Amino acid sequence: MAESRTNPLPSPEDAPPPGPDRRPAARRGAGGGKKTKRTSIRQIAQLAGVSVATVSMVLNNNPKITEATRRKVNRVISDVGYRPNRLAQSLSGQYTRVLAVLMPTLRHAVADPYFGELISGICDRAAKRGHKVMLEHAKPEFIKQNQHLELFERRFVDGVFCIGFNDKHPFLTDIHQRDFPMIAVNNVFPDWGLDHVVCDYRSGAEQVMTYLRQLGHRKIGLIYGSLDAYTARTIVDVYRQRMHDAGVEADDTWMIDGHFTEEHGADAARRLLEHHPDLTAIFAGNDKMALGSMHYITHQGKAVPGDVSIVGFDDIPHTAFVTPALTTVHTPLYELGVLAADRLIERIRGKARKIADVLPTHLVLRESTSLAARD
Amino acid sequence: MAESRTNPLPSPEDAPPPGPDRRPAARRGAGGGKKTKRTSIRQIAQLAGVSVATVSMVLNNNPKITEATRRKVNRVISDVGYRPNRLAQSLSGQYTRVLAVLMPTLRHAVADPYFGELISGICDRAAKRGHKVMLEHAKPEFIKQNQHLELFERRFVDGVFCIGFNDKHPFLTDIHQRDFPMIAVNNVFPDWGLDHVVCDYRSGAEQVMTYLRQLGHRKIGLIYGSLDAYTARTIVDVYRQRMHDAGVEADDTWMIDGHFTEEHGADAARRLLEHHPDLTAIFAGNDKMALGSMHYITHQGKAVPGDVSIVGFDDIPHTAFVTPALTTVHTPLYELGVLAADRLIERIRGKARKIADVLPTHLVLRESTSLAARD
DNA sequence: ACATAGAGGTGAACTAGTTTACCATGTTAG
DNA sequence: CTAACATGGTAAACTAGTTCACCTCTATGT
Repeated sequence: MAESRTNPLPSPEDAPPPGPDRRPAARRGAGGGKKTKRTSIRQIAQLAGVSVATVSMVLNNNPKITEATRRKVNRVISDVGYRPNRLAQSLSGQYTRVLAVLMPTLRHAVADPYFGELISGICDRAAKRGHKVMLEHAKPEFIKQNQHLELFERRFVDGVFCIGFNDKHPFLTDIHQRDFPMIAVNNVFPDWGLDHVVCDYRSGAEQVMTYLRQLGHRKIGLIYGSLDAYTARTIVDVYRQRMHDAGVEADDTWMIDGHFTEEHGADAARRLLEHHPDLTAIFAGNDKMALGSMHYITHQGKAVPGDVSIVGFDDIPHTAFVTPALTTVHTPLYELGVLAADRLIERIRGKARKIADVLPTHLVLRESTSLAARD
Repeated sequence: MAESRTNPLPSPEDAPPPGPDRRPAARRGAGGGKKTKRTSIRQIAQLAGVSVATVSMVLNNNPKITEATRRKVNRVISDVGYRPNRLAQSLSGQYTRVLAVLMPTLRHAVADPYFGELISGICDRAAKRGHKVMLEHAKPEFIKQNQHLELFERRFVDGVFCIGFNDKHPFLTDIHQRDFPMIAVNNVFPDWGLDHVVCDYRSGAEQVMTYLRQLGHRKIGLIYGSLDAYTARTIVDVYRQRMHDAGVEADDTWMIDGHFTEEHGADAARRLLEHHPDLTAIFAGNDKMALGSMHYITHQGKAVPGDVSIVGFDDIPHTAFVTPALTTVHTPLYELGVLAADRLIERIRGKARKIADVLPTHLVLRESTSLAARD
């Protein structure tokens, strides 16, 4: 492909073919033929015998227009089936009514129920409030070409949701510094002061640790997701504190990074049990890692929860249908998406207050936890 | 909210507040203040000492422009950090370079790995080819208000991907009849003649049935997803044919609708075993139903695959991490999304040939299947 | 030497809306 | 009875690009 261009402006396929311009003959745009012309506001004005401005005001429910005129114009509009061109509306107006969901490059990210639930909530609420939602993967080249800024500068969108990012993604501050509407969903960036909505990870983690202690567990391993994300660190903090309270100083051999995936979760479980064969419980920072570790442990011939109890985090839909069903912390991801959409739209409308909302979480008891066999 | 309006045209929030127009004071649009004005092509033209037309041609890599002029203009463009307004480009141009993914209203649909994989592939390839992707849920009111047609008529998008629909969704023909670019992804509509790309369900089902027969299974139950979808019917066809070949006339007690969900899959397994306690294998039309039935069966105290073998369909990511890991048919959903994006973009560019591509599937052997205990 | 073709660039018209400044009326207050 | 004001509507300017018809050179062919 023609990737050898240096001018970063037009998208890869904007370049016309070499030689004289030979776009499709059926060109209907500027100056071209008048055959397949769409109906425009000027036609409606003419047919209704009013000015273009009047039609526009009818379209926008401007109270300046009399009921009689309004009816007359609406008559014509529905007769010819006219629909205002959204591009023109956005061009002259202040808003595009399009929002973007920006997410990391993790291949198949949308396929992850975690992201999926968030996006579901975002889309549903945005649609209800008359907004469209675009999906963007923040691949390295996407950032390098400043496409995250172009989203605003070229007027693609009015605002962005950021999901799945952490402290290793400083480009988020580019957007924030330019004061473009942005909201971090289920991530917190205390150093950068980004607006955010988030689930209560602290409380969720506290509930897990309290519950495991109640079941008599003292030797609890932790599989965390990442130390670059504030929410993930929160879980580590709570874990370490509670282990300390229980008289166990949890060093690095008790806490292993599982990178949020099943594969690494399984591997983390292996390493955990290598160091601590007498472990009676594992707390994983998300469900996928919990499922991965459960898979490893049962394949080692150990019983869950008979030998090792396992607790996850997130409560993604299918955790109820594995065997044993997973005990986990329910995070209201769909509702969080809904809330994020509401907040971002408010922000775009100019309400400038700082956004930092927290949604409660709760422990869901299922089959993967039981009393500690012994201490 | 102001839901009492009868004019269906503007979206719910387009109505200005009652009383005289009082939009935000910082209005920067038409006729308003000139303070925060974005740089436009006219400024660039003036700074570079050329005409607006020339700048436009530089932007579009039109070969009519000399290298010298091109450099001069690009100089100015990068000096002032100019980015062409995409709305204006799309308005006067022929394309918006935006595509929509239309999917059914199933709450949390994006959270389903099946849809997620397809969307992942679509987004990645579309982005690579310079297109943006929007998500749309085809809720009943969405269709009733003809928003699926507005997508084109109001120039939101150049084309749509349809995923997860079936014969009960006749509105798809609205789009097709108007000749708007559309492609059905992993669904086939022989009666309506829609363009489509699809995985090879027939071959996948054949492989499953052959394999189960090789293991000695004769009493095989089927949990299908829906009889309204052609691909799902294909599985039923193959199943019935192969059962017939094996000497079993599979009536309705052998085939139960599992509605593509874990819950109904579990229930279907229950009913299947009620009618046929000596069943040795279950073939499910997707992985979620397979997982649901596996959950039910193990909770009944039966062993998988010891007592009952289970086979799924789709190979969604986490099927490898349940216990026992699921034997299933791999459908290349991500790759199908990629292909769909390529085909839809070609179609938009005017290549009018009929699209009906099939991607191969293959059986993935894991732990949920074994030799039939007895016949 | 002169017509012609082509290259490179330009002004104006076009895409389709929104908003403002202004202009007739009609109504009310003094 | 007239000045002041409110109402309803309009023309034109504005959003920011693309493209076409045309113009001016220069190079070439005869």
